[in-house]
Parts: sequence; C-alpha cells; structure tokens
Amino acid sequence: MRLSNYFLPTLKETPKEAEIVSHRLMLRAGMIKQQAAGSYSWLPFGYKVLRKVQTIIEQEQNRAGALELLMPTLQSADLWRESGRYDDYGKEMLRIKDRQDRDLLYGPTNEEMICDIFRASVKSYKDLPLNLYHIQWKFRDEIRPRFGTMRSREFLMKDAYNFDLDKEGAVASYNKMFVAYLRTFYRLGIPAIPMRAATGPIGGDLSHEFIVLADTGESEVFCHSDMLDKEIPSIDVDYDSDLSDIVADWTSHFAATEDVTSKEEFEKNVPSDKRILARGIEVGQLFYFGDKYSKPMGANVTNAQGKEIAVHMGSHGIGLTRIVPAIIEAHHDENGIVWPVPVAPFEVILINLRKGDDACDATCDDLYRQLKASNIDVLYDDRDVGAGAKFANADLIGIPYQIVIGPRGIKSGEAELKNRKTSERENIKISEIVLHTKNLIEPQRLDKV
RNA sequence: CGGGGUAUAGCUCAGCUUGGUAGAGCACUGGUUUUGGGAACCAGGGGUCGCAUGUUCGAAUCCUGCUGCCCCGACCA
Repeated sequence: MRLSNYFLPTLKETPKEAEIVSHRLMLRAGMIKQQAAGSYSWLPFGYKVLRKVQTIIEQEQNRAGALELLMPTLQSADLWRESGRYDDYGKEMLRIKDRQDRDLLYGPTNEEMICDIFRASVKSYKDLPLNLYHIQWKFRDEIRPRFGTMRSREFLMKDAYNFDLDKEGAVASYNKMFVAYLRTFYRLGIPAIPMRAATGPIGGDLSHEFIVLADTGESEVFCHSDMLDKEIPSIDVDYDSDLSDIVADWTSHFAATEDVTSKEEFEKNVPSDKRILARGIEVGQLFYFGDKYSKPMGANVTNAQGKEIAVHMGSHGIGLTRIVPAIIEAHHDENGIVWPVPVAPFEVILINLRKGDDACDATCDDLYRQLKASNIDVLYDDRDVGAGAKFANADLIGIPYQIVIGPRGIKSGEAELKNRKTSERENIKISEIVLHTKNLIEPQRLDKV
C-alpha cells in the first residue's frame, strides 16, 4: 500500500480524553475514532489489525474443532424470557421495540440463541460433541465505558458454545478451548495466564480467565511466577487426544483473580520469592455451566439408553476489540507502538527519504514491487514530507521493520534496515534487502509453530 | 447511579475573574527555499465560543436550565 493513497490520519498531539497508553496510541496512530461514549469507528489501519486478530482466533478455533457460524445482533425478547434472563439482566442490556411494538434487544451475549439453534436440529447423543462459535458485535450499556476500545459499550467478541452429553464430555470440550486459548494468545503476542475466576451472571462452576499482566489492568491478580515460563502447546497438538495433562500442568500453580481469592490465601500458598501481585487485563474467559440454559430452554438429546436429557454446555469468549489495546499495552515504547509481526497491520514500511529524486523513486518503486511479490505486507511511505516526519511517523505506527532509502545509501548501493523493537539499524545491499527481510519476518509469523 | 471536572478552529489550548466586534501553536491551501529524526519564510482559508433561556445598549465572559465528554467509586469481556 502506498501511503499517499492510504487513509492514515495520525495525530502529533494526544487528544485529551485518552488516559491510558493504548488508547492514546490508537488515536494517534489513526486506528480508531470515537463516535460516542464507548463507541468507536475502526479506521483502515486499526481495522487491519482487528482482522488479523480475528483470523488468528478463527484458525485456532477451527483447529480445535469448533465450527464458525453467525447469529444476528438483534434478538427477540421471547428467547430471553425462556431462560429468565430478560428480567434478570438489568439495565446493561439495551432494549428496543420494533414498529410492531415487539420487544427486541441488542445481544449482550448469545446463550439463548445458540440453544434455540441447537434444539431445533440436534436430537441424538450421536451428534455430540458439538462446538459452535461466532464472532459478532455485541452491546452492553456499561455505566461507565472507558479506556477506549478496552472497555467500550459496543464490542466485537468471539463466543464458542459447546454441547456435550455429560459433564465429563463438557470438561473435555472445555480443555480443548483451554489449549486453543493458550495457542491463540501466544500467536497474538500477549502471553495470557489462565487464572481461576468467578463465574458471574452467566453462572456455572468451572471457569478460567485469561489474563494479560499490565499496570493498566482493571483487576488485581495473584499468580505464581512459574506460570510465566510454561510451554505453549505446539501446532501439532492432537485435539482428539486427552488434553487433561496439559490443562492440569497449566493449572497446577496458584493463579487467581481478586474475585476468588485474597492476599492472605495467596501468601499462604506461594513462597514470597515466587509471588507476582499485579494488575491484569482479562482477554478471554472459559465457562462450564452445565444445563443452566439447556434445561429451561429444552435443549435436550436422547442418550444411548433412550432417555431424554438436557445437554451440558459451556461458553468461551474472547474480546477482540479489547485484545488490540491489550497488545499495545504489552508492546510499545516512548515513541509509539511496536507491533508483533503476527498482528502487525503491515510487516515492513518502505521509507523513501527523497521523494522526487529519480534514483530514490526508482529504487523504492522496484523494492515495493519485489516486497509485494515476496508476499510481504508492505506500506510504502512515498509522501513528499521531511525525513524527520517520516521517521517519527514510522515509529509511532509501529511497523516491525523499516527499510530506509535515501540518496546517501543509494550512492553505496545500500539500504538501512531498522528493527522497530530493538532500534538496531544495519546497512544491507539493496539487491539483498528483500530476501534478508523476508527471512527475518517469516519465522515471526508464528503460523507454523 | 453517587462525587468531581470540562465544553472556544481538525488537534492542544489562551481569552472569562473585571461584559465592548474571537486568539496562539500545530494541522490545512498557494508560493519560495530546504531535505538522514516531526524544517524556514511569505501569503491565505477555517469558529452560530456545546444548546436554550434570562440580565444588559452590548454576552465566549454574568444568571438559570439542559446536553455531550472526561476522571474517581460501584458495575463489567
């Protein structure tokens, strides 16, 4: 993409409403625009990241055997009356009437609707297990939205719903999601620690929150330091095998949020040199809740003995619009964002320092062609602005590698390659720069490990 | 929902106390000179001062009401 043809409204100054660093950087890098309290447009640069995040989540969900579908944002109130949640949910749920005066709601979650889909078609235990997921915009009318898209009212969320014959099967499904989440967050560049969690209004008795440690996190978390060094399951993990050993290993150390533990309990169970008391951002949550919804809504199957029973269910969320700021909280410095390669909106920025100079233009045009032909996602800064502005802008928007072409380098046949993360620069022959960069990037994409 | 702020140009803000024809920097447009870490100069464009009401000869400025946004708390993916 040529920057001169792109829409990237970056800001030199920080809008005053932005409190935390990810919110400031998302505004400054032209990723989002606030439309109302807790409501944001995703501009091209931000949306590109959101889509990469979505793709990684989909790949790992699919790998774990979950099937993607799509449900409406607007739901009939009648479904929610069946489960009893229409009255229980409170003012967080946005209620709407249509022209026939029918009660609708903008979905804050989809347990009822997925039960409705399930019960319409699935009647036999032979069709289990089943895991259906969707990625959809949801709305919760938060009393106080804040921190940009970290806590917005309208948000994009992945929710997977598993259906199993009994608790044992549901736990196996839960474990698949557990392993998929470990892999997903690893690939997204945000090592997330699974912690025991409260089950909240959705209910249930088995739940883990996946927490990214960050000073700006909304809750206090307690964690054994060995949790930080655990091995992520590889791409070869067999989801048809028994995953309980992996889950048991990952849940063997103390890790819990403030909702379900206390400082006293933490200190009793973890030696002082292993204690991590920090703040955390919740980026995903797993729930097992049995027949809480299947029973009142009649999501039943006939078992092998010919008896009709309510299925065991769980729901497993990941907040996509929260993950993007979480990534930035974990990957930035004083100059701007530092994208991990797998989610970077572009992998390389090609900087033409002297737009209008024939040699610079020709070299850059050629490199731009080569980079694209090599399947590298490249942004070409071909604008006619000062060198300083280009460097500052490149650092702000955080593209992992900068290839700098200027009159000085052209004379010696060299380009400068800057690593955004380490700030290291090296001079590389222009004839070799594309291959060299490709070799650096490919292993970091993490799509084969 | 309780408490506290704030609202003037696309962005950051001054002006308000003490009423008198709306300002700066950045950004934007045209031009000249520049060019390896957010360039300089010249010339321009852009604002019903959040909305409404009142006081006044006269309101960005004072009164009253309303709304948006932000922060703290409770709540939450």
